[in-house]
Amino acid sequence: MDANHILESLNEAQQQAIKSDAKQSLILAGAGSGKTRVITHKVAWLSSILDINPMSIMTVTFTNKAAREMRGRIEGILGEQLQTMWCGTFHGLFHRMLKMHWQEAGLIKSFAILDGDDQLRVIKRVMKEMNIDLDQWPPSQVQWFINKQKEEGRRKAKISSNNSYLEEKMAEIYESYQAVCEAEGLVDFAEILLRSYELLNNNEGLRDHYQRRFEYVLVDEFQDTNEIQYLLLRQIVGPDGCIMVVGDDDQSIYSWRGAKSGNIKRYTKDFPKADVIKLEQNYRSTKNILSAANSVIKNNPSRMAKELWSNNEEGEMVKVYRAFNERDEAKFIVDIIKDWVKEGGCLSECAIIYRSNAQSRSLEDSILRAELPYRIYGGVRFYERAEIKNALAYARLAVDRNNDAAFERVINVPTRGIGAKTMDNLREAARQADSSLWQAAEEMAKANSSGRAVSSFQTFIDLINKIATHKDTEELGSFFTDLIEASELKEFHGKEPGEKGRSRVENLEELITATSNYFGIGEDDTDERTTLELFLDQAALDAGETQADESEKAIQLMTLHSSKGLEFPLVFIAGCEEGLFPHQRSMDDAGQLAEERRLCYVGMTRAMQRLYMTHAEVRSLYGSDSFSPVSRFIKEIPEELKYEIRLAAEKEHPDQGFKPRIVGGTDVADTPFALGDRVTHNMFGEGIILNYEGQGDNARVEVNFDSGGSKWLVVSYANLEKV
DNA sequence: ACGGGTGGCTTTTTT
DNA sequence: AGCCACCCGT
Repeated sequence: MDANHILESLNEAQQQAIKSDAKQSLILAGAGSGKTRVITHKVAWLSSILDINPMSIMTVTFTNKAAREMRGRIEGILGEQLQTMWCGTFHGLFHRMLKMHWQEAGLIKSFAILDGDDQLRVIKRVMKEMNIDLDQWPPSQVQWFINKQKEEGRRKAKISSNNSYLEEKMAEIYESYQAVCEAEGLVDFAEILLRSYELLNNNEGLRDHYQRRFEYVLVDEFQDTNEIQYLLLRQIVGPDGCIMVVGDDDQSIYSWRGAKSGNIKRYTKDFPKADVIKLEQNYRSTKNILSAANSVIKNNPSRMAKELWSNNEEGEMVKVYRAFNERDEAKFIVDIIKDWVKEGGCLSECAIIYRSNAQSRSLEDSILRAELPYRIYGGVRFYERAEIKNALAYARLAVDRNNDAAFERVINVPTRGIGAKTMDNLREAARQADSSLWQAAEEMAKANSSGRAVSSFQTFIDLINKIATHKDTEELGSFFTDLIEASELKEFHGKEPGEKGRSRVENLEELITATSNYFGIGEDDTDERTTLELFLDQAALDAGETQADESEKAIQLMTLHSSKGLEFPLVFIAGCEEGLFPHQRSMDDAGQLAEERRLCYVGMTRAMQRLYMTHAEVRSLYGSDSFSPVSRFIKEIPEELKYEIRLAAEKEHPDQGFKPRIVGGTDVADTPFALGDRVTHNMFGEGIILNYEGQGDNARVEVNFDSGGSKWLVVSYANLEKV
């Protein structure tokens, strides 16, 4: 492949980024400026022009979805399969490294990965053993603390000496938790990275090896890296290695979970010779949408200078709708979407984006009423579902009887008459014997041959042994069919009440389908894992999608956070009210407020053609009504870039009745009426048009009648007459 | 072991 | 208003 072929579809700045022979570069890439293209084309350049083997290139992303997409696009450009290329998430890549160097890393060969849920269970268990009051020390907070420490690269010993009592206690739990993980071969997500860092840090030979091995490292979404990820990158690259990072400080929305967008500035300090290239041309949105987004984000202090521009058409103004309440807001959105479809648009081109998940309910109600299909991003993903995790725990036990986390999970699922008491005894026995729960259960079953608990343990042991007979098969589908059958999980979950039970059974069936189609591919030829082991590791690192059917034509609902990286022709940002967005809990801290503003910037820049921002005067929240003023972010958009759809009815306060302030003159499309017109109705009498929706035969107007109260009327039925 | 009642909480989420 | 976790009674 020649250079022109790689460069031809790229703009000047993008080409510069790719041709740059600087060892290190920083690409500041605004929303929709083609950053993924820069990475994929850079890989093509390195491989085709500079003759670097793709196996010597590492590309790092944050999500599995992004990693898959990246790999696919690189394969597309290079025209070859790159299954063993180091293209993945931080966790995926470094898990791979730990698997290869488990000994040097001080792990057992079959170490198990704990996801957040598993981790919390272990923490609770540890705390109970330490006799710590779970009410006084919420386990979720402890979990947060532990992960924070690990993400900052701290082992217990490094926690500073002048700690508060709270921190002392937390540190104590951290230490015990870690001891349990070491003993049981458990590795949580943060541990994957910390352990890898320590592995490279303590092992000069290995460090040298990998620094030579990876001739070039490329990092996507660099503004989302946390401390340990940054340190890890520095280890793998070395002081003078080749690395290109791509990021956008304006899209940093994960600082609350440890991401440090400051790593961008830090990078330019650590690599003073780095090329800095800005990608400011946006290919996604209209000029008006971009200007509006720019006018919001420019209110943030200390940004890296960067302003998006576009060659796209001017486009429509940002539309602002002031709704009465959340139901009105939802109805408005659905009506606009119906119009969009009527004009030939597709449902999947429409996205409704909101700040918090609770907002989806009223939107769903409205969409359901309109009988339109929709899809919600987020929520519990496939491999995180309880029934799936139960099935996987059986499989994990089949692979490794000493996996205590899996043992704890399913020893009494389905119910086997093994209660808390019995488990306490078992744990104590295991601790005494310094053995796993499995071994302790075996001992117990062997020693006293009578008693209910004992026979229950024996039943369980026999069950796992039976399941395990096929653990080396490559036919995972039939393995899981047998497993689900033998464990009676379907019967157990099926009797959960209502819809829930049915969907759990469906998910278990879906698991069989998913595993039937699974062909494990080892990382390389030294990979000795069985198909089942590969699958279990993958399931731990990639929880999958929320729903199986991804491609359906449906309205897309999601939070602002999960909208990052996506784009839609028609976007609604709902709930633009002070207290909701920006969120109450972020309003009195300048730093947090700036993050909310970035969130707004991210949301606005998702829109390609049309952007609506809606807010409600009244919203029922936590069971009571709240009245919130319009979001400051809407106010930050200059008048000439926005268009208030409901200029007409301006209420001072909902309790004080209507005080219409008519701006007037706006025509109700394809009808004889305009806002502010006085009209008569043969039943309600005379009134004034406050507001309208739709157009022509579908137009509805809101009329505030002199007789009191206002009504929404369909123009083509109401027989209104101008006064 | 299970189910019903109660009290407390309520931003965002990946790996 | 809902959801979840926990507690207590059966």
